[in-house]
Amino acid sequence: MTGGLPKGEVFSADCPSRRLLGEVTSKWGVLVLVALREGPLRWSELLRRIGGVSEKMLARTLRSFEAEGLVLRDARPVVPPHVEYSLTEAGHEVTARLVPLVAWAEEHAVRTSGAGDRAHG
Amino acid sequence: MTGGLPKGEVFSADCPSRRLLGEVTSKWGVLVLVALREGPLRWSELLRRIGGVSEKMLARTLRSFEAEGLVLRDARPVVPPHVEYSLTEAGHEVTARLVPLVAWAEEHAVRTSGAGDRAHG
DNA sequence: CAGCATCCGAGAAGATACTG
DNA sequence: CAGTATCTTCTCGGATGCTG
Repeated sequence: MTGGLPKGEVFSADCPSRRLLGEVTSKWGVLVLVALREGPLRWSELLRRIGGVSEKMLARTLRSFEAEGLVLRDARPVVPPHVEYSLTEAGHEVTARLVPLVAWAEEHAVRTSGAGDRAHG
Repeated sequence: MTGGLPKGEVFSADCPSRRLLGEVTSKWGVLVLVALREGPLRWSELLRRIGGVSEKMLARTLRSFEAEGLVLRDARPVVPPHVEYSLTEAGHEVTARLVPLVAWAEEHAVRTSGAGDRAHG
């Protein structure tokens, strides 16, 4: 029994879901998806918003998401280039599942970063 | 506005939530947590269940989760060693948020793996 | 402004052998 | 059974420079 998972095939080393899961849970992947969930953003906006990301990693992340069908790239041929990235429907689906996780991490980071976690209450 | 996140501090490069998030979304981290959510498992059971994991990575993952307070290690001093790992309450919290994500990945892996959604190279 | 190519170091990750 | 120790390989990811 896998108890909630469709089949529990992620536990197989060669299951394709492993790769997909790895991409959306990658260091910059989650942040890109979460950043885009409120609406389309431009390249430079993403770069500023996601603290610490390099151009290389942002580009790599966006391109793989684009190939995966999670992110849509809208490049307009104006003379200062204008490119916007947005979530596809699939992108919104996965991001919706990502947000509670990120929220949890933000809430619990304070506990684990300090020393004592005294449970009272 | 962060739209749903507590503060959206994950976007700051030095936010402690980054590290925590990185651990629970790590390649083997998600699988360990999800595997444990149905109940305690022994070392060897985890090793078999999680296809492709090495002893080293399983040990490392388990130990960091233990330090993080997500996993509980119960070692009984019997002569063939018997050690069980289980989720703490915090572990169950985060795993509950992880499962929908894994389920999504399993469902979508089939589409993205072989499907002909690739225009033409 | 929006990207890509290249080089390079650090750490992740794997295989295997060994131990209590 | 449940790990640890060690060695090697490989990927991630940062810095930089170039292009349209």
